[in-house]
Amino acid sequence: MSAEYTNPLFTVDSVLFTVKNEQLLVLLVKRAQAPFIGDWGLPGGFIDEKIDNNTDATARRKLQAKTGLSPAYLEQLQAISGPDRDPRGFSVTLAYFALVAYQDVSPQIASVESASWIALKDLAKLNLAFDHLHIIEAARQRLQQKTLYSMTPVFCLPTQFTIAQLKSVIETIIEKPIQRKSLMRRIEASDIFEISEEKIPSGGRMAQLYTLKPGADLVNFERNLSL
Amino acid sequence: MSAEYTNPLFTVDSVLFTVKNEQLLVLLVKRAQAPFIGDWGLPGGFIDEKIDNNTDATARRKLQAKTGLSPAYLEQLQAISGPDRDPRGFSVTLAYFALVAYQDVSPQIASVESASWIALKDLAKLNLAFDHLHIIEAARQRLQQKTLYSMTPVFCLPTQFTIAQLKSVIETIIEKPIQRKSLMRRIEASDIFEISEEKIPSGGRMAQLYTLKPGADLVNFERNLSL
DNA sequence: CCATATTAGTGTCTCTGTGACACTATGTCA
DNA sequence: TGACATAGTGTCACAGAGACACTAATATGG
Repeated sequence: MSAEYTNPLFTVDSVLFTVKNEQLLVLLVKRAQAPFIGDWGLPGGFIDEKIDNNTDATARRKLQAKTGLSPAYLEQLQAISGPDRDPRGFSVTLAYFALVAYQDVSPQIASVESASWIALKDLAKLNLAFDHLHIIEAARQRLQQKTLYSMTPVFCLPTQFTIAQLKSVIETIIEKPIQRKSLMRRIEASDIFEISEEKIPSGGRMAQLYTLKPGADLVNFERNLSL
Repeated sequence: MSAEYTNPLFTVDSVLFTVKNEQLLVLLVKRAQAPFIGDWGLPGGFIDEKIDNNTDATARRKLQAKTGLSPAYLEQLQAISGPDRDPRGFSVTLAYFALVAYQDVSPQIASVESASWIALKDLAKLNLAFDHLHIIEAARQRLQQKTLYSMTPVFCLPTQFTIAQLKSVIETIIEKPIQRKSLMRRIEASDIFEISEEKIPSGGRMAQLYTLKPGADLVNFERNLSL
């Protein structure tokens, strides 16, 4: 084997989800550069070796540029590669999947023309760059799976939240109603939540606010919620 | 932003596992080129854009070169990146995790000096190139997790196998005994196995041989085996 | 001030699948 | 033929999800 090799074009793209009004939203940006100028695409770009210590940092930096802050949750999804997915040549995209609370980033998003929350059900109407539609679908499936066996969806909520809010977010993600009781059992069993001092009005009895325990890691439950 | 960007060194490496004599083994190769000449490392290398249609093909090609065949199971594990992991500069490695039956590849391995099966418990004694030890550990954890909720370990067995063999492989991977009964229930429920014509002697009653149904996909169970 | 509606939270039964383990079945070997 | 070994089954206990009725607390309207 020779020392020569072809190094593919390498980019990092993120699928940033949030939930708002029982709708799963994804952050898209209007592309200002070729290829696919004018189309919607995932926020992302090239590694900046001077700034980024690794690809996670690249994903965070690119998301921060669009939303004003680092996402509450970020994990690697998948690398997608091929000779034809980018007209400039063989390319590899490392896709990330991330979550934020809508409230945390909405002002920044609203102030920027180039970025926008799009409901997942409206994606079909848009022209998406590259295979980004496919990547979003893969991210959504991963999010759904994780929701069945973990509390990942809390990262779509502000630091203080009620059980009803969490239930609603979960139901939006898996597109199925769940039992309030099952959720409470899991909250209890996971031991990663704290009962806040406050309660907030809800139309009926006051709702207890919860927060994530500082430094607590997500737990995986041994059983899935049923789909 | 300028059109300039730094494109990192990009490689594909695979963690190929098998199980033999109640031991989890990983395929390592002795590095013939810099960096880390003479150390053990994961089989892998650069994409060949003329041959490889994507990174999966790169992983398969590199594994075939060492084992003589494409692995029975292959999935993306994780990309690892950083400025210091490769002395040549900022690099990204896309790690794959793969499984084969020991019998299927052992003749080829035995005939090659540069590749060898190493028991996981013996890894600490070796000098491993790059952060390959860390990657192997991540792959092992993924394999363990998957074993708790799927039949992934069948890919460490030849096409025909007994329940006792599958049980042994699973126990080796998760390092805990499981109930024969639980395994049989899962085999039944998954509906991806076929009862073969044959039985083989086992020291006692003859053991039924099973095969994977052709074209059957792995199923994920809703509950984990308990660790 | 009380009745009613509304949402929060609990009690408890059913259901399903794992863990445990004894029991039956069928092979080998002395 | 009987002891032993491994294959495979029957069945009970246990844990956690689903279902759903019940209690608790707050708002609103007469």
